[in-house]
Amino acid sequence: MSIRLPRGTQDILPGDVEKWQYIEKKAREICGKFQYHEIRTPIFEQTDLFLRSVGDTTDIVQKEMYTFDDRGGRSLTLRPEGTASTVRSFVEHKMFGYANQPVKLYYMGPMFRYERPQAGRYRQFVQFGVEAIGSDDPAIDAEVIALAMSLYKEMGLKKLKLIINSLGDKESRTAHREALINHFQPRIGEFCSDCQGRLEKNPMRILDCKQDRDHELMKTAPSIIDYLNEESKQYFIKVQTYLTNIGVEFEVDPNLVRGLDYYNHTAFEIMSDAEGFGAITTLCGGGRYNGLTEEVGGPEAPGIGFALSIERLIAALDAEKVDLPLHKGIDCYVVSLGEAAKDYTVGVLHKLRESGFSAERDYLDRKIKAQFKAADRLNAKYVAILGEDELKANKINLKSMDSGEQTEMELSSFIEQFTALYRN
RNA sequence: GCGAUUGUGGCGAAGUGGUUAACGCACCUGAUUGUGGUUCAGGCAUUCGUGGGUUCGAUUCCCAUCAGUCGCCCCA
Repeated sequence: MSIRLPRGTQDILPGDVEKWQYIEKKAREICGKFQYHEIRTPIFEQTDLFLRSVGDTTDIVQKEMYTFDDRGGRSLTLRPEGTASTVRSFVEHKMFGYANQPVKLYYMGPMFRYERPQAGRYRQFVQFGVEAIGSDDPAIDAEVIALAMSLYKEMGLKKLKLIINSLGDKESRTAHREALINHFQPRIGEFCSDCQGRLEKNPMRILDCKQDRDHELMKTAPSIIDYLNEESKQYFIKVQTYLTNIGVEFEVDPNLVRGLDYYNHTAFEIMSDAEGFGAITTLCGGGRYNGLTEEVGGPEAPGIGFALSIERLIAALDAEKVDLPLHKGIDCYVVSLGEAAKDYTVGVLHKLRESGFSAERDYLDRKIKAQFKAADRLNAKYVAILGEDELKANKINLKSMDSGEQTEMELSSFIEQFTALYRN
């Protein structure tokens, strides 16, 4: 059999790629308004970067990374996410010294995770992400969240749910973690094997286990909210206040946990409520990561960001049946009959294009009927027809495909006449 | 990583242990020797994901493998 694309990857073909281009353009526009600037980092990094930032106990690091040795024996990893690289670059290029703080960056590009593919889950997928590094003002948390919501809204999505939580600072987290372990430890045997494994590794995750959700200990489990120290609590309240001020609706879910180690304080997810979405409800995830720059070897610089998958955004658009305003159709299709006319129209076609119009012609020597069919399929606004008769008379016929009306024009001034007509 | 399910032309989709593998859409040709979106007629799979086995014979049965989908896990 012939070679097929690697598992969990996809080719994005003409017809679909326009959606991608539209989304990418919109994302850039919104970043412009919010004043985030693009950063492009390598697709692979030293493996250590992810071990230190994402966390070596996380699933991503333990079983999902594409890690390999290059010919020089260096351990490299295809990036599984974008924050680590961005923060690395921030530190490496000493952006903490930039005049404008916080440094506000965005990226868009492929990420790689070795996972079992499913709808909305790929081994290579494209993330658009935003990072604001250098401020721990809760207003920037609200800004980052608002940016994500703006993008979705601008796209035309309506069935969205924003969920936020606070993971607290280190002190709060440690206290909560201990409380959780103490709470579940005595009766952990009654929980599923996954939860038993989570107890030491990441007890917070037990809280969103679907299997054990009805266990009585779940209802009585200590909530992170109760373990936030005063500072964390005030911070979280501020974030909520700002979100409310700018009119972003949200829901607080004390069980929201994130899978990467570097998160603290604000954590959020945006989900789709649209039907037919199955297991992939999360469109976007993010949160605050104070302390990450130090982890990567830089000075203190608190940050917050999010990442969203374009694949899932498109899936959500499909689920809500949103029609993107993609301009389809071409301005003019050039039909020719006979060799002499064809020779001439090759030039006409090119002049149309040089004058700024999208234009196409037939290259298979098809009959006039077939050429019109092609014009129709391409959604041509106009068809220019040049046959032997017209050529002899120095004329060319222009037909409007909407009205069916046909007008005869001077061949020598066709482009000018077409332009004038088109502008009307 | 575990479990379930599916795999037939460009797409959607029937079907059977045995001479030519339905049908629909799309496409091509013609009716209409120079005008599209309608209609009618005709054409279009040496072949049923791949490899192996059972059999006189397999697209149909068995095994393996690959891939898609769904659930778990996890995440974007």
